[in-house]
Amino acid sequence: MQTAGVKMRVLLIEDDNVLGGAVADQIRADGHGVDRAARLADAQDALDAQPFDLILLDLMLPDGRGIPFLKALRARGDVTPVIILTALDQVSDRIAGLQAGADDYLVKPFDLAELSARIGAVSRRYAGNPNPLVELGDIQIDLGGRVVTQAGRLVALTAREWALLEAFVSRPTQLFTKAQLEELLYSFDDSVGSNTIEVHVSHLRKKLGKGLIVTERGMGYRLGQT
Amino acid sequence: MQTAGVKMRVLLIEDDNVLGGAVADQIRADGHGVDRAARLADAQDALDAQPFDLILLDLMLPDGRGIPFLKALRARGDVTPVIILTALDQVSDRIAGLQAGADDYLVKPFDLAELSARIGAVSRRYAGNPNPLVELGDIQIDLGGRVVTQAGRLVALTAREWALLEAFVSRPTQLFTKAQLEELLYSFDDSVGSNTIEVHVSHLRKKLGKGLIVTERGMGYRLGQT
DNA sequence: AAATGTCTTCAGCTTGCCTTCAGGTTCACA
DNA sequence: TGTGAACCTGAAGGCAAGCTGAAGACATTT
Repeated sequence: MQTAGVKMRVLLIEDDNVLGGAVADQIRADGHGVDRAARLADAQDALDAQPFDLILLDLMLPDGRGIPFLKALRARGDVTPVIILTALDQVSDRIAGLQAGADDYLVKPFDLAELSARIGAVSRRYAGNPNPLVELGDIQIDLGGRVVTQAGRLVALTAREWALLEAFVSRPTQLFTKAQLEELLYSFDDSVGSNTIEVHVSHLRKKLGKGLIVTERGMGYRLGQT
Repeated sequence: MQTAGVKMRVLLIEDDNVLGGAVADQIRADGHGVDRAARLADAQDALDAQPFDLILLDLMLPDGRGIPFLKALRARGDVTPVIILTALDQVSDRIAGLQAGADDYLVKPFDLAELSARIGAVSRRYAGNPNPLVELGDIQIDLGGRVVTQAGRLVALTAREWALLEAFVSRPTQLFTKAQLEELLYSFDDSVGSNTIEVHVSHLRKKLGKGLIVTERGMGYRLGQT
């Protein structure tokens, strides 16, 4: 059924030469391009040098574990799809990976055909999603790069403010209750009292204009129309 | 990083009552809504009746296997994310599922925490996809996002108005007595006098048109046809 | 250790939604 | 067609929800 079949640039982060070679061959056979990195430092260099469409990340590497790497990647605002490769067949590790922002995982030893299927799924899923740059009136928001400019001037946002703005912008019409926003800012179990959300909304409005976020009394907030 | 928490409507297609119940409970505990179907025919009915944000599909069902069902779904252009549940721990089956258009799979027996993580991943991944809309004449209602538009124009509803509209729309044929509606707006024991419901219905009609809600004298209200 | 900057809490103020009430209108049935 | 009951709807006060300035807690940097 599915047409699929977009050529992608894949970054393979894997230190085992035998496995890595086999995987790289398979990906090339599927018609994609591959770069290999054996260490996280190399991987970082590769990512700095050029963007990739997919990252295959081994969790056990000589210079550090993969999950912090992934977390840092996501914290930087990078949304490149990541598939984790792991020998750890433990539920908790896989969950940690997914929660750190991975899109999928494969437990070693995995079948090469399965790898192809997974890559194909990611390719289909992300087909036609270029780098998002949102404009709202005179405000420009680069979701990938985490940059906000207003009338050409760069506006500095704090972490919380950014998280809020990102939520609103990525679902431009949706209404968010305060509870939803709290859940979003505070990775669960950090129960937060008081009116934090209100305060951050207030700050955002101060920086980017009153109209940016509309409050609907008794329900929540939503992105303003412009 | 982000643990986004958007409430989703999940369709669980699973004929095992024990497993199904546990899964449904877990999903509800995560703050999502669940509908269950034990057979593919029921599942089809549910899908025809209302859109879902995620489908959990057991591959072994009394009235047919899941993969053809999934293929048919995709052939119809439905892009609702699907996670396959399967007892078949065979690579070929998982690949077949992914190639039929599934987004992920879980092999039974699976950990409920892992289920949550997977659902969370899907929720995150698809954040930004528009929610399915209910249409009534020229009115569009996004139940998940709490958005109402009429002829493309966004209509602002207050909390009470939205609660009413939501009730009517989610049960399009049912007749609601005023007592039922009061109970629905005022989490019990907040006994309310007077004609509050009438007033809010009036406001709704003013905003969205006379025909939206039909009153059946002496009985209650119901959603208008169209 | 001081400085800087962010996040949270608190408190007083502002705002607008909800309810109530009252008078008008419609409907069912005689 | 007349009558009563049910329903509609405009207006207004009260009160809870939301806004925002300020200050303390905490982490990070110089």
